[in-house]
Amino acid sequence: MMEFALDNIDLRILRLMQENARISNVDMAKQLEMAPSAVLERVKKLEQKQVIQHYTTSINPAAVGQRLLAFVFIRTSEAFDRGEMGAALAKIEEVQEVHIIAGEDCWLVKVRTADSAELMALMRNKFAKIPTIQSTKTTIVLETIKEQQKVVIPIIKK
Amino acid sequence: MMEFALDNIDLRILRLMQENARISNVDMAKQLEMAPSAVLERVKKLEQKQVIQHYTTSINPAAVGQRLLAFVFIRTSEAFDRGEMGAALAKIEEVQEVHIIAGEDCWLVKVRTADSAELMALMRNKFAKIPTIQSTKTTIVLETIKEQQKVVIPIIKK
DNA sequence: TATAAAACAGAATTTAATTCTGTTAAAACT
DNA sequence: AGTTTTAACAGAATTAAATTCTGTTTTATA
Repeated sequence: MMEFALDNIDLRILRLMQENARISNVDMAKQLEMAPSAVLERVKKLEQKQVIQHYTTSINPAAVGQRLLAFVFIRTSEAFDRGEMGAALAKIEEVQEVHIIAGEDCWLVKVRTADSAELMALMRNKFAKIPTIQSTKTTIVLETIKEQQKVVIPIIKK
Repeated sequence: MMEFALDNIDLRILRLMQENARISNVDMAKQLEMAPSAVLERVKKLEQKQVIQHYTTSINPAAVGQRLLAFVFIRTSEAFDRGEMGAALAKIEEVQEVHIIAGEDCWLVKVRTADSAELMALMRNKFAKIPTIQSTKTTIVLETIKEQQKVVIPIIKK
């Protein structure tokens, strides 16, 4: 079967789409010197295999009034068992990321809100409701120099 | 002039596009009960105003061999002046995020590599070359429960 | 080597993007 | 308030792209 090997054409497609999710098949086909139908076939396959997860538009957070970014470190009793807590945190829409990190049985959560008042409210109303949270340490971001989710896509030798 | 107010139609467009960057204009127009041309006009304007920053495809990092995620805290002499250092860090493609954080004159960097060996190599070859770095503390992510860049888009009263 | 499966090209068709024009609605100004 | 200007919109026309289909080539596999 070997249901999962990506070749260099797939990787080139991923690079193009990572740069611009709205690139047309025709355009990709030209760059790859292939027929549009062949490219489309591969894209569909990449979607099915979940190599491509979704297509998203990055919006300037400030333009929609979300000016505060913070990282919250959470000390927990639940440690590495991400049952309740993971689900509870993930459910909060202001929470962009939830990670379990090594050392100090901590979780790391990235949150974006309008301002500090809203962050405060969020923590009081949502975080405080989660029983397994023992304590939190919040780090406010003063300035963001780079923020993207692009992944390095390697080249395959053979 | 008032060159920058978004109305609720704009916000609805942003919500739709944030969910799926490849949604068609026709589809949006149906949902918004507007003509496709009118929707397109707004989208173009949102792009110009940089409310829409870009369209990107999220790729499963593991599927392209990027299995390690880490956060690196950097202590620096350059403190809040993000000249050299910000640029140097931002230039590294494995670096997804660079933030200046409050307290402890620290920077926070999100990095994604294939494995810990590659992270090590990266830090030796790239980070170590940056003279303003005094020390680093690296936190490895063991598991990611949620990871998205969707922003909460509010509703405007009037 | 024979066979099966996957990848591909190219044409045909369907669907969508984009442009254009005229109209309406909303601001801006006097 | 009335006029003018500007922005937003709808709908048709046009251009471009997505998608489907079919037959061929390539690749992998027995």
